[in-house]
Amino acid sequence: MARPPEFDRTKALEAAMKLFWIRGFTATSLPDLLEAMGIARSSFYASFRTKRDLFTECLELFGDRTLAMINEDNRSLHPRDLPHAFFESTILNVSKHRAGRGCMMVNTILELANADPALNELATQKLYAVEQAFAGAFSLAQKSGDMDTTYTSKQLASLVMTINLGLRVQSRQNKSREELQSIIERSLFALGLAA
Amino acid sequence: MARPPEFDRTKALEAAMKLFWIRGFTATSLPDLLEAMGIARSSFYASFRTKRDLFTECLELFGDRTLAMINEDNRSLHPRDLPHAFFESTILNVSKHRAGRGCMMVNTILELANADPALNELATQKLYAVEQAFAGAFSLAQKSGDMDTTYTSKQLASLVMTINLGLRVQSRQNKSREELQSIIERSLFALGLAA
DNA sequence: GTAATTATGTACCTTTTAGTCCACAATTAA
DNA sequence: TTAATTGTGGACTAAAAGGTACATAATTAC
Repeated sequence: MARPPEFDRTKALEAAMKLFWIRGFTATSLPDLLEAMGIARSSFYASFRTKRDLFTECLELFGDRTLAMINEDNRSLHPRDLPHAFFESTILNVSKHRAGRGCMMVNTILELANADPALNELATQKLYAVEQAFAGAFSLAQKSGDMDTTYTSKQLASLVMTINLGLRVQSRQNKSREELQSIIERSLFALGLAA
Repeated sequence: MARPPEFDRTKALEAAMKLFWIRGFTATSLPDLLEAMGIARSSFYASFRTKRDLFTECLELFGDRTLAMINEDNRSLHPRDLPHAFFESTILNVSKHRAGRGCMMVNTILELANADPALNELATQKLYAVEQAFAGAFSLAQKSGDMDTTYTSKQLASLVMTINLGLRVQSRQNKSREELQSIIERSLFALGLAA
């Protein structure tokens, strides 16, 4: 009963996410977004309401994908190996360009912690879901006597997240893949999670 | 031979640093700065050239102070205790408000990694100086047989920095002092640096 | 007092920002 | 073919951004 859209909403969202991911919220201007998404201004506002709403949607997408990645690994790997697999697939086995984007949740927290508490909260919540995924897997393995219990599952997940956050910052610096790999190996060794 | 300035440059710089520290570069507007610094527009440009130049100066000041703090501790403490002392005085023994500001170098790296590589570089360099300070202290203690050698001094300093970066992200989230303290204690324990 | 010099307050500039408006295009139901 | 509905392009707006210009105020050297 009406004219159909000329663009693929999912693809446009994807393009926006990549841009926000690398540049952050403030530094990404509307013209930047429109060009990357390949749509016109009016279509933008009709489909995504505001820049901030779009950012929120992108952040949710990013967080959900990150969580899905861990849940996927959790079906085939031993819980002890989940952190290493996570670092492999998000830091080591990706292009330098992509590694340089870091983690969108972390970027958001540091950019907007004080300027937009609601977005900080959303990013924090998404990161917490990741931490919970690790903790759940560790807990099961510990209960079946299949994993060291020096730390409780929650404590261990918390430590893994601290390392993760540290690595995300280093990803946005000029650290080489080799340096990052060394840090990953030694950190996991220190936590008793070496391969 | 000329009219004297009506403001204290050092105090104005200090005020600017605090504002940049908490809000970041982009989100701090010129009117914000002028009000916090207590000076007029023309005095601002006469004394600090541009907003970016001022930010650079603030970042240098912040980095130098951070380094000085560690060097100071290094005169009275065992190298093994330096990381703990550092976390105490920058995260645990400060107001919630101040802890929530995190570390200006880390904030800068995540905000400007892609938008301003030169500032990313400066922040990275300042952080590296901190890492070197730790490494130097560790190295001396190891050589005098006074410290564990599971990791080389550089490796250990690198791990401490990773933890540090992770903690700075968590400081900008809503983590309580108690949570942060737990993470600090367990992280240092994992690195063999427990008190 | 006067000249020289530097600081300051105010008005202004250009550019860019996010967001709105509306005429027109394209589609479907009847 | 017509009415109804929704998408799109482009012009537009108001606010805010960083930065400049300049007249005036305050000081020192002489």
